Amino acid sequence: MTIPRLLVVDDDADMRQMMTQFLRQNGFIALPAQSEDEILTHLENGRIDLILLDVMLGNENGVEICANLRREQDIPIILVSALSADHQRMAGYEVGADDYIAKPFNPQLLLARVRAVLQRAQRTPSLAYRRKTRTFHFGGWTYNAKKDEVISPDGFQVALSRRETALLNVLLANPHIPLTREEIAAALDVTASGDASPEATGRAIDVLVGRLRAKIEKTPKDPRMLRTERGVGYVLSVDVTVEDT
Amino acid sequence: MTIPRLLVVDDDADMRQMMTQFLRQNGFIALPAQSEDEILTHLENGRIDLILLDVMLGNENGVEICANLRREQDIPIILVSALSADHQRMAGYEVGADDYIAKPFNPQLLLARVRAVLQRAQRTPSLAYRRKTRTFHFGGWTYNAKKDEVISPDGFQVALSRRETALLNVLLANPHIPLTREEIAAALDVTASGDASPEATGRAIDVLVGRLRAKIEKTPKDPRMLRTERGVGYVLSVDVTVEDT
DNA sequence: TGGCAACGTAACAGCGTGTAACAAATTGCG
DNA sequence: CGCAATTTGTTACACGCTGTTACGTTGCCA
Repeated sequence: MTIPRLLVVDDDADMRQMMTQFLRQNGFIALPAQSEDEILTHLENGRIDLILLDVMLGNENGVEICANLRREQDIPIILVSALSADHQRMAGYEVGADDYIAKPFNPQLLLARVRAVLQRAQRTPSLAYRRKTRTFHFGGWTYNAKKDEVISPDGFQVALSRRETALLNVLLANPHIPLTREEIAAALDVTASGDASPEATGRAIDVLVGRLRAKIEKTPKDPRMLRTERGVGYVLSVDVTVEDT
Repeated sequence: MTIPRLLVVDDDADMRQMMTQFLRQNGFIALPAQSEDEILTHLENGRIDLILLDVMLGNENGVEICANLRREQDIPIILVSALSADHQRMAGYEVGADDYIAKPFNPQLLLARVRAVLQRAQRTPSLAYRRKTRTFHFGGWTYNAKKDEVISPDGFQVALSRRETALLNVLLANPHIPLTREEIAAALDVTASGDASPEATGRAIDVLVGRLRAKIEKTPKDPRMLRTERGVGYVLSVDVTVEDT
């Protein structure tokens, strides 16, 4: 994944500078902002992965801004506040903040929260099937079953081989159900010759899974969709929606 | 608890004397020190519950000393400094100080901070479950059940293995209740195949507990949360709160 | 205090998985 | 049909997790 782009929103210039500087030192891209307008401008001008939003913004109210943003888009938000009272915290969660951190905070804790929220945000996406176009949409990807090709979130196109396509179809037919290597192999060979010997010698399925992961997972090393069920087999762990439109 | 033993570290003799005297008048045992060597000597010679550490120690650097100490032991530290700038405070927290106080300080404020830190350090950690984020917070740690990972108070992240996660879940389901090795093993194998032989030969649970302790206890040698009940088994001794938010 | 049982844990071995590198099979195209 | 490019399967090695063993330490009781 590319470097996460964070938006640091605070009306106190010192705080803003300190936070952006600290986040940059730790490998993030941090952009400063101090009002709701500036937030919206940034959102229009480029990708933002996470917003760090101060609750007290002069005459504006961070909680309200948070609620507004949530109504529009689904960008993760961490609320930052000098008030650690519990009711404040609850109000934060209620408007849909992903986390809450009190000032003054431990910088390492901030980092941990930021990383946790970012990771949570990119986890298990849902799967949608559009009857109209006969396409699957999952994890930001679009899969055209007719043309055996896949289009990534940023529009990049990947061609799947025959075998990879077949595997993907088997998995798409059984979301959330762990399939053993034998089951997968059997399903794949339905089209092929009669019966495969029940004891497949090799690790063909493992390698095939690896190759499919390399193509459709953002982080193949830490797969979010095509997961391993140790001692069992593999699962496609996405939620399914069918758009009948 | 016995009388808390505090170590007052400052290179200015007046300051040192004033602080120790004041703390003694208020019921503490206060020991003076003025260098890193002296600190180490004191730590070897007897129990120290809290260190009040001046940031400016002539040619030594309090922040560095703090970081060093933290790497070795888990004694609470309050940094004292003439500089109140926020980034100083952040630097302090970054190296693991428990609190930060600026000179000149209100003596009553110092007392309050000292008491707060001491209490925080010795109190039985509590356990909270936040439905919203599906996370456990216990003993300063945050445990994300979904992702099998744990975030420590200072933001360090630890991944738990499958087995460790299972153990932690079993324990979290039975706080304050001592569980025998057999009970734990049984609970762990619910997911696994039919029945384990009732007499497990080995010490698998002991080793597993040890490994989990190494990850979630600040002082694995002297566990505060995952305790041994000699002759019985193990207990998770934390208080539970559920935030239903 | 000595002796013994319970406990902690380092070291090791077995297993399942990921994957790079190679070999075999298949496909596409002149 | 022949040949190159691509796809597919096989093998070998590395790595992380788990349970076992062995030995040192701790705590209890006579």
